[in-house]
Amino acid sequence: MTNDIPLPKPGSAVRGSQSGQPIMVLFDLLSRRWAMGILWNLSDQNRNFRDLQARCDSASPSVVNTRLKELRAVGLVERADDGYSLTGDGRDLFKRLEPLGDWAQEWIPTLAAASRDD
Amino acid sequence: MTNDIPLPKPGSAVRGSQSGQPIMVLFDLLSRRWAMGILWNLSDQNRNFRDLQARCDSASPSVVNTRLKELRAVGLVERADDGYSLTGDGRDLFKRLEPLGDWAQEWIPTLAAASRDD
DNA sequence: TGGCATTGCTACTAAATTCGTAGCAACCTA
DNA sequence: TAGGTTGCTACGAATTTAGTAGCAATGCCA
Repeated sequence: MTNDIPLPKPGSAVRGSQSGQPIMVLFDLLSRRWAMGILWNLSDQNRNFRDLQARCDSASPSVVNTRLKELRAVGLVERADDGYSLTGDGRDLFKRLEPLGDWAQEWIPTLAAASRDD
Repeated sequence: MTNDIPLPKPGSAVRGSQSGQPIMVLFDLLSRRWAMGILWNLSDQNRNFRDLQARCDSASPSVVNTRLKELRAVGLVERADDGYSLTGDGRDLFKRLEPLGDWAQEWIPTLAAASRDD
């Protein structure tokens, strides 16, 4: 075996789920800053670095770049002539992420209402 | 002012999506360390603090506690006689998260295979 | 009543990640 | 050839996480 790292952990360090449960490995990857935001923003069209950065709340270029490297390393994102794009797997994953968008739209209002009476 | 924070941001600081897009607010909250792992582990049954901690790769108690406070603050988790449990909203969110589990199970193997030939 | 184990959580330092900003090399484009 | 754009590296400061120790409260049992 040439490679037996705890999978994701592209950037190594602090993180790295030991449980071995696939979902935890995925959570580990997706919970890195802007990982989901990048996938989300690439879902409707390819985007170049600066565009992506702007759409991710002007995240610092180092984070965007690191995340792009990781997402490419695990085959969810790839380079395209016009910037970056989701791979087949990336689109597949996005489909499972998409429902969160609808839910968030219903949830945020209730959250806002609730936090008004603390 | 009693409360005008950019919603989630329960612990404030570094994070806090400005875009205002609900999905980004949700991603912001969920991408905090172990947030999704906690929701996931509470989905099948209530669990006490130490059990939860153990299931989250023995995450440090400070992180687990901080996350629990945040998740309770936004009404996704609540205390129960036998530990912590998901609220109605929490279960609702979990339903949208669940598909990721199936996807992860199919994806991890391909990831492992791909990383063998670096 | 006196251990003793379990549980929830606080404290604190070190390590890692993220932020924010500056800036450069490679490409257009006029 | 003088901008303007784009992709990305550098780097110090600010935050978050990790790891570990430990304490107060509660439950159980002899």
